[in-house]
Amino acid sequence: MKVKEVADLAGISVRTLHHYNEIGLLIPAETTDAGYRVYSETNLETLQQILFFKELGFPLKKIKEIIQNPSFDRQEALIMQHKMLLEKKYRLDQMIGTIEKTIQHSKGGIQMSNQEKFAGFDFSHNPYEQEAREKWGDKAVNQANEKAKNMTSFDQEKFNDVFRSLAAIRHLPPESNEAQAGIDKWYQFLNKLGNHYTLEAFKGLGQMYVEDERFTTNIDQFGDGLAVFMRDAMEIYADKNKS
Amino acid sequence: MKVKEVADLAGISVRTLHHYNEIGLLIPAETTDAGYRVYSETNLETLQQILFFKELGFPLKKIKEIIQNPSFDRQEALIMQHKMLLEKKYRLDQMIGTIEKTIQHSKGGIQMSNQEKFAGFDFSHNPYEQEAREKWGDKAVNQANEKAKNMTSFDQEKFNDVFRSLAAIRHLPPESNEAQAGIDKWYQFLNKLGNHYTLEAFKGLGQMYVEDERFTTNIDQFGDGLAVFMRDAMEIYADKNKS
DNA sequence: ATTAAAGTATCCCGTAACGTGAGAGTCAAT
DNA sequence: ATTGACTCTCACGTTACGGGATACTTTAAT
Repeated sequence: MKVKEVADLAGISVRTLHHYNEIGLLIPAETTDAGYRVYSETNLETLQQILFFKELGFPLKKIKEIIQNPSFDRQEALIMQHKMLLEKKYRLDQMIGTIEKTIQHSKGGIQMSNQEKFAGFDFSHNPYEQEAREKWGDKAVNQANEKAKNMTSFDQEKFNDVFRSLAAIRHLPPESNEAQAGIDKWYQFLNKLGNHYTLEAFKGLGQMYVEDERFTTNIDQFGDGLAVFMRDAMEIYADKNKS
Repeated sequence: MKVKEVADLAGISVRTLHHYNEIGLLIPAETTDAGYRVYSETNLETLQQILFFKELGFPLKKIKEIIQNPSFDRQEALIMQHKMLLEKKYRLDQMIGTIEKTIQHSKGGIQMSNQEKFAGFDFSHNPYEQEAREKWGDKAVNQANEKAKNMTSFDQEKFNDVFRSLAAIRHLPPESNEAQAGIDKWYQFLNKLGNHYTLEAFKGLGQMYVEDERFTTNIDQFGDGLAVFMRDAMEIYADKNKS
């Protein structure tokens, strides 16, 4: 399917699809020789997910993090979205009630408190927001933090060692033997901590080091550009050891 | 009530209220000696209106035009908003249906067409949107256009005359006798056309000449800055003749 | 085989509705 | 008299596209 077809189907503009392509949120499965974007069925499903999250008020950056996270569970997401949509419907019902009351009120029928006048607007007390935050929001970061907390001082030492030695070689090409050996240490270390990363997940983790600024800033404290270096080396590591 | 109180009540940020103040959308009834904003009950009702329109996707600029138009009918607005909110609820229900189907689908339960996958998203076919557009959207401009269409060629001539003579004196102070005489001709002309503007509405019309770019560009074709000059002169004219 | 119309591409500047400090003054309560 | 919660005004930053310019492709109709 070509852009306009998809745009019309989903009720969005062509420009929007261009934009999603630009920021790497939804990349068409194919492009013709002339450079035309061609979208697959899978693309459509992803787009559906994106639009659901958007309807629920998630910023595109966060949507990207969520759906591109290797551990993203579509089923889980759908159920959560279902709950949140119901919540939104509830708020909408409240607003409809509010406006009906207001109509009565302005006819002189009834009295309204100030709080009643704004029932349904207060977005901040969505009970599922917190749950959603726990599920996706800062999931990876929180996991990392918890792991860090539970590290023994011995592990902490080791952790810092690994990072420092990686920082020291961060200007070598990521496919070099030294780099790969350093990344191997990192992979072993993580798995010893009880994470049991698959190679695919390990690769995805590397991407997050760069795409999620909370990781990036933490990592780059060991040396400028370390996050990028690690991502590249981790990708090569994963691809190499797969075969 | 002070800003934070209002912000908390309505579920918006203090910055948002500052912003609405800046763009002249919601101006606090009072300000203390220290410059603190103080909001009245009337302010709260206006804010409620603003938030309703916002929820329905109206841009702030248009909201301002609507609620500050002298002919704005709050009752009418409330009823229309009620309809539109119901429409929105209907779309939301569709989306909830969509997501429930998707959950079934991804479990392998049922088949879904591409159109089904996006049911509820297509925003552009809201049946009330057109109605709303007619009611508020381009109301004033449309009225002006229709009036212009129905003008006889004699009237057209006269119309151009008035504007040209106003353009000629647009660099004089708006309170000058010449300016006021010109504006008087304009007021007489409009009322002869069958509009029967009150002085208050006439004043509001002048404001729209500047605030609504569709007017501004048309008017300024007769001479740069004419719209601003007319607004100022019309305000003075209205205030003067009221007493 | 042409040619007009419709679709698509990239580039790039513009906009709307705030977010987010910075720096400073204000107010009620301890 | 001081702290902590509020408030003010700049002023720059951001998000999610909108919209025009310009050029190439594809499709439908002559």
